[in-house]
Amino acid sequence: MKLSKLYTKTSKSIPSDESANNARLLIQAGFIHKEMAGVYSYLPLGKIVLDKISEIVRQEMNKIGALEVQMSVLQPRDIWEKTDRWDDKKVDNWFKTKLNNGQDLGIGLTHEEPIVDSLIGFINSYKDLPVYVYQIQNKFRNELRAKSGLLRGREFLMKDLYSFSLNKEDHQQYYDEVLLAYYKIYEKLGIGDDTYRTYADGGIFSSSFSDEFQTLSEVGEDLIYLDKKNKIAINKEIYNPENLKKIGLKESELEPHKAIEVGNTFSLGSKYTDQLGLYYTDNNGQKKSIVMGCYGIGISRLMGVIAEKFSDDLGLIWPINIAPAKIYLISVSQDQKTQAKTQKLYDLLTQKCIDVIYDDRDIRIGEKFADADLLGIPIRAIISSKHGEQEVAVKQRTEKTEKIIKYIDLINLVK
RNA sequence: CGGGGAUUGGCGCAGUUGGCUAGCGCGCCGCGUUUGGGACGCGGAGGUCGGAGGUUCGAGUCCUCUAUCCCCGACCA
Repeated sequence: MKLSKLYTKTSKSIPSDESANNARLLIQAGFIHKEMAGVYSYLPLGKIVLDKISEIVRQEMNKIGALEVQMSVLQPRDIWEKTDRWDDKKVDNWFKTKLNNGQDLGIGLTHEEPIVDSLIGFINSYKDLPVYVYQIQNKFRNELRAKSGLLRGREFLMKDLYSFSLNKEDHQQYYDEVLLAYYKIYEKLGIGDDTYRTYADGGIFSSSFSDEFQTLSEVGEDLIYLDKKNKIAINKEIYNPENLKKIGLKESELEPHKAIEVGNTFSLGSKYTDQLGLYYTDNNGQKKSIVMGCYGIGISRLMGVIAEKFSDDLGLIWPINIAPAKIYLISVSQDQKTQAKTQKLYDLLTQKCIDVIYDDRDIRIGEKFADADLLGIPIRAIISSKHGEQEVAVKQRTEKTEKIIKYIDLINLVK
């Protein structure tokens, strides 16, 4: 990408209507645009980051045999009445609207009901199971109070996976696979060291616990008690002696931390499948219940969490896997020879499929340095007439000093 | 939904006890000098002060209502 073609601009001042660090930085750097409280648009750079996070999640979902779908955002009322989740008294953060003929519609806040409903007709026999489906889609929740920038919005991008298994044992086996996939995802996103599996309330349909993945952060809404040695935590919501014993945590080993929920996994039993009439026939011809699980990851929230955690006084610091580009390329001088050399390196990197931002704007170098830092690009590469052929000055975003290296070493650095 | 704070050019802000053509910085446009850490000089454009109503000779400044944003709390599949 050439910066002269990018319409967004960075700002020297931070927005006054945001106090959350993630929103301030992302707006200042031109990644997102605030439409209203809790609702943000993703501008070119922000869209790239969002897509990269999505892609990491998508790959891990595909690896555990899940199939991607895209369900509708508009939802008919009747399927939600079957599970008694239409009434505002039962679920109070629905956005609802009507067709011109008066028919009620819901605007999707989660998709258990429609997913189950869509499987009716496809799942009849034990031979049809298991089924694992997921989607990455905007969710809409009418929160009483949006807050903390991308961390709690009314419209947000979420990955939701649903599993359908023959029985509890099969379900549990898949559930554990999902947990492993989640660990891998957070590792790839660069927050693996700070993200912990956390026991939480199992919800009304389960006697056991659910699992959350909580990333340590001072701006987190949740309080967790963390056993750092064993990398297990328990949410304050269910923190009591009985549960500690059940899980096998010792009070003396636990320390309280603020954290942000970046994922959750629920065992749903057969509540939804039964209520919506999704069953299978076993090999004895008997009608059986299907055991369901649901598993969420907030993609846009993750972007906020990462922006929040990885920054300094100069700006954002993206982990290399999700940075809008790996390299920020600058020509130090405006003379034709140096510019031609820079263009050649840009072409070379592009050929090698390395994401690179070429700051070809006709501005002073100081501004380019400042923007390279603010945008949080992991590697800054400078072409100067001082250096030899095939040589480039490279500095990592997290380091202070620059090194002169060969093109080939630059390529190896980001491969 | 309760409490607190805010709203003045694109962005960040100032605006005395009501008083003349509403200021400043950044950004933007033009000309020139600059060019390895957000340069500088000169000259420009751009706001009717969130909205509605009221008090007054006169309102950005006072009153009432209202909208929106932020924070704390409550809530949160």
